[in-house]
Amino acid sequence: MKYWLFKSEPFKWSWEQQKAKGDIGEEWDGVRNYQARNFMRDMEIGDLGFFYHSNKGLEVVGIVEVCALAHPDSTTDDARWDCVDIKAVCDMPVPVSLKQVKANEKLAEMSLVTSMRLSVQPVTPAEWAEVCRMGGLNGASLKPA
DNA sequence: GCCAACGTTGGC
DNA sequence: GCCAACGTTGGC
Repeated sequence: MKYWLFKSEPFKWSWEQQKAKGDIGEEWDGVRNYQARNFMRDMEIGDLGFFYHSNKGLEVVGIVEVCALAHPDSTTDDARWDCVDIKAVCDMPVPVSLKQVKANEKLAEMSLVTSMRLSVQPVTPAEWAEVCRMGGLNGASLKPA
């Protein structure tokens, strides 16, 4: 089981829209970056991720789960681009802002801080636990702390 | 809306 | 295979 972070501009694809898809989930399409694509190819069913709103909001707003392995991105004919499907698991009880992440020494090495532009990022177990804690969530049980 | 960072493209 | 030009991302 691995942890990830998915970034989306809320006016393009928001957490509300993601949640509305329920357990069917939705393709995480539109990624045109090799690093981000490679991370998606590494993902397994059941991997968990943070759902982060970039541009507007700038905060982790929810938890998602990978529900389909990497497959061709339906929004392009270009065979280079694959994507996974993700489904919403639960809200972050208290959204965790980029500001808070940057202010936390334990998260200084987090990709969200060091690789700001990467749209799909790996998250370490320690980072997962810490961000969940900040958001009022138990990172292991995914129940409010 | 600005601009810095950075990935991609294409000419050589 | 280098590197300049260009486009995009995303925080501010």
